[in-house]
Amino acid sequence: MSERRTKKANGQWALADFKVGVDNVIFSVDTEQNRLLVLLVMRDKAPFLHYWSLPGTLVREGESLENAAYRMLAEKIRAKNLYLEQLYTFGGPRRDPRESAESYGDRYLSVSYFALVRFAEAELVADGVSGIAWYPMSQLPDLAFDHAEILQYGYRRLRNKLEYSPIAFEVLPELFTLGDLYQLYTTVLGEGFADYSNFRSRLLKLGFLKDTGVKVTRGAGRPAALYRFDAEAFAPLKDKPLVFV
Amino acid sequence: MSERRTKKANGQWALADFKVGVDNVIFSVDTEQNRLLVLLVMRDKAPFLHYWSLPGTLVREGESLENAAYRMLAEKIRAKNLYLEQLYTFGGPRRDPRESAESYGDRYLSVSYFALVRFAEAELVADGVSGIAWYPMSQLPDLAFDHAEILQYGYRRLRNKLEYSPIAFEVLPELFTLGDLYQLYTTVLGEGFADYSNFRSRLLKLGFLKDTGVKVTRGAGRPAALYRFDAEAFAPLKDKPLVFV
DNA sequence: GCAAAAGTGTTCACGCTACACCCATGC
DNA sequence: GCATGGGTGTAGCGTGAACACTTTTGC
Repeated sequence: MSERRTKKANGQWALADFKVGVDNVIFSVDTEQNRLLVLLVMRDKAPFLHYWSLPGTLVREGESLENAAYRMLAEKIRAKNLYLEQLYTFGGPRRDPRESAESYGDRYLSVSYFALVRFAEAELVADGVSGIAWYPMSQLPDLAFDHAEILQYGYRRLRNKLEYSPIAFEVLPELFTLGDLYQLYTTVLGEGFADYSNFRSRLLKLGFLKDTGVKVTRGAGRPAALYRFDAEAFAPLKDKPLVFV
Repeated sequence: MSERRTKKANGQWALADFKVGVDNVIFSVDTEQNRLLVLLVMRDKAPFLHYWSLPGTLVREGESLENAAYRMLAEKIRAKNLYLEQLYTFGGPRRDPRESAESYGDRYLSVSYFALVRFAEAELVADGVSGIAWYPMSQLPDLAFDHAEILQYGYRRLRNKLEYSPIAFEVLPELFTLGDLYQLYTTVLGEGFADYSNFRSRLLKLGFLKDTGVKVTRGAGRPAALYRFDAEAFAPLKDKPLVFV
């Protein structure tokens, strides 16, 4: 692992100059088809021309990292509800081919963010030029840069957070059945946890799911009650160790 | 929250130019005195001259973020054992006074790292010029920049990780008594969990603490057995959901 | 002997798992 | 009626909390 380093004439080490990019891992869930989705955009310039990539942008003068992430989101989707948190910072040299190995020009550092949006409420902004699409996690294309790694990191975070945070309600529609909720957990986490009936009683006992009284029937079977996540009732449980499993 | 932004002549937004710093939150535990310690260094240049700060450095050409963190660690302490992970990236504008508000020169972004070292094995490198010291978390001085915030973030991470990761053994000496381990948990987490006897049996049942047979007596009381963390025995439990509590 | 710390064991209550069973709808 | 999914209940096992008790040392 020998890295070339330059020392300036005055004996100081040369500092790297950076451009900072923000790359967003934006998840959503299609409740109808029970698929976990990521938002990808088609690149319309080099490098990685015509590759799919995570939607990202470079940070502008006077702009905070988080604001850059929000700006990018607003450019791609018009969503009412939105959850955003910082994921990880990828900053090794040579992760972007624009850093020519010879010249030691600017390095490109990526601060990744993790976002959740509601599928039904998220309207993709077709800017005409480049492609933009929800991709199911089960059928991902090759991604530009190190975006595959970033995406895997985000996916891990999603699975972890599902177990102890109420982030499920950021991707579910406003009103949902307990079946929807259970499906979401199984599609993201796999089958390795409590059965529906136990899952159901655990969640209800926690007390932050409010039955709206409305019933909805989908195909065969008994109609299901629609629930709503009650943020006030959840508040006291914040940062208590919860288990949704 | 109105941020000034400049648009270049060609209609493109001006991108911010960054220097990237790495700031380390380095924890250790003094088992004798039962104190949680952070490593701080005294700044010897402006801005924040003579303020204590987290040890940090700017990333050099061709250097990865993680390597910058390791380099900085090596400059300050000579430690055998060492745990390091990325913490969070702080990058708002105006977090560093060197970014003059007028000129839109370089911005300073901080990628923070979280490190654990063993107190007894960590020899501080006195570089003579600036101060360097272990500070107990209970008596922190004012810190430079936004380092107080970074430190709090690291402290939260430490407490979280203690509950479900074997990081305690990164700060404890190689050989320790179950009393030492219990003390560590209480000094970091407070008193709100299982009593010694339950803690003890839970940890032993997990099976990765090996009794060395050696007894050690400290003051009054029955001599305690010295244990060692057995990494091989722990390996299968990796990424299983564990509770040390 | 007595205090202090290490180490063991027992009891009890609660929570999770697994499963059986009832309910309401479409066809 | 029967299949399908929603919803309720219960018996049993495991585990963690509380606490009593024993062991081995210093003084």
